[in-house]
Amino acid sequence: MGTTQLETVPEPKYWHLKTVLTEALDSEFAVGEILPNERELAARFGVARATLRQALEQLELEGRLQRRRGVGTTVAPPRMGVAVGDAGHAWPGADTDAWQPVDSVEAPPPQAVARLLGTAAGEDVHTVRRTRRTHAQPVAAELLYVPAAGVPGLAGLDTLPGAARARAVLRELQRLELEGQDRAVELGSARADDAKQLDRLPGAPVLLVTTRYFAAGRTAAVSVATYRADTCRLTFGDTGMQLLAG
Amino acid sequence: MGTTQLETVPEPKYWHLKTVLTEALDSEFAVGEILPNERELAARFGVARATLRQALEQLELEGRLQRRRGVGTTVAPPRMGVAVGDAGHAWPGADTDAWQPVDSVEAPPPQAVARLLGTAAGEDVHTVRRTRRTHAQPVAAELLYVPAAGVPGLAGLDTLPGAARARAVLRELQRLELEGQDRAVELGSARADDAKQLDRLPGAPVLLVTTRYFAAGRTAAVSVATYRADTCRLTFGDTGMQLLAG
DNA sequence: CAGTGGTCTAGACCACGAT
DNA sequence: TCGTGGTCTAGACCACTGG
Repeated sequence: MGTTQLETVPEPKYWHLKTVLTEALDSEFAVGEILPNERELAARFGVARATLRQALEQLELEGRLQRRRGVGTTVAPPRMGVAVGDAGHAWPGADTDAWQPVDSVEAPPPQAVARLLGTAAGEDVHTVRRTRRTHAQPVAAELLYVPAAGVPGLAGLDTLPGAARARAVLRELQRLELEGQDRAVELGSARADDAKQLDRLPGAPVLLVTTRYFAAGRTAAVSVATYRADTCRLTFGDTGMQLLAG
Repeated sequence: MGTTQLETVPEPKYWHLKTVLTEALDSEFAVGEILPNERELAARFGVARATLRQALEQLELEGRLQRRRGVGTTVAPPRMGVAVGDAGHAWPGADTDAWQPVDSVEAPPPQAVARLLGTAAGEDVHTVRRTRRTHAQPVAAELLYVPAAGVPGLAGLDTLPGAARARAVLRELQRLELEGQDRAVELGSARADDAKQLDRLPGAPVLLVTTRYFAAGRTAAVSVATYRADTCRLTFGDTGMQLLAG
């Protein structure tokens, strides 16, 4: 009867919509171009706005679209490759890296971090906040936790302004000999403070990179970096690989 | 007047809901326990079901919940640490790794992969499908692309059954001397076929790990592995780190 | 101010798993 | 067959951005 897929399960509308939109993006739209608004698109495809939004959400998750309240939906450029292991076994704060210290406080870390550091619950550690920008866009927000015990010469910094304190902590860190590090990457959603720094709404999908730095036979620091999942592709590599560059 | 947060923006309901549920999960529920169903929960919190679902979605994204149609919503165990760079510069298919070959075909790869391999568009490459399980759960599905030019002795395999072909390709690969590799990690959504292997719905959030293998001065193979983002934490490391183990 | 995306509602029906 | 989560609708109002 010429039918090919009759008995098969009905594909959800939003899924089919996503496919159609993907093809349209590939062929008919240029990077940065503004799509018609959601109500218009929904009407055009004959679906409810919520259904259309489900498709747009996925496309944004995949880095194909960028939506901004009050502005509109634009076609996103290909994801940026962001080197995560770039200097290979280097302390954070090296001259080569793209991080910028914001401020620093002394406070007890989250429970999970304390466990990694091996510090007692409630024990204060130096907490440095940094942000990372690439191509003038914020790509990551980081909290770097450094137990006071691991870095001498960090007492009496309380009087320094935040950014200066942050730089001081990083400077002290780099005095130690780095013995090794390891990393983990997982999916998360942006906390309110990180979201603000990343120029996204709270709850936006992010890639959480947790790094442990080893020195003097112990965990000298732990970093939790929050990367925008929509715009970033994290690269690890022996060589300076540029996956999908262009 | 004793008010602390009066002028601030009203927090979205689903966000507040997520916070409340997170605390409840931490204190009142055990791993594997079944939550009340969505209609019940929505009623209990006095919100529409869609709003409740928005909160549940985020919690599932963060790996705190697991939802299965026809069954219910359960409290998820902590994410599994899955070693991604574990054997450090080893070909895929080494005895130590947890991958299991499924089948193999000879076909043109996606455009993006062809670009990485440096093959002409439309040119056939060996495509090996593998899956990875940890603790009896499927955690990843992989497509490994190997240009015929890079691995001699792979002609005339067409008659072999799929799994045998897959093993043959892997065996040939390991004959070459591996000169290096690099990786990229990004967020994606599961294609229909991967979703089936991962026991998830299409569109489920996944971590896409793209690996290039270098040998004989060229890219000898490219692997695109699709990890379940809800249950996996990808680990990279010098040491056999077990972030947040337990 | 007008127009955008973000949130929320109160329903309905469907696909799936267990019984 | 029943109960679950998954999809979908047709509205409403809100928060933000820009002119």
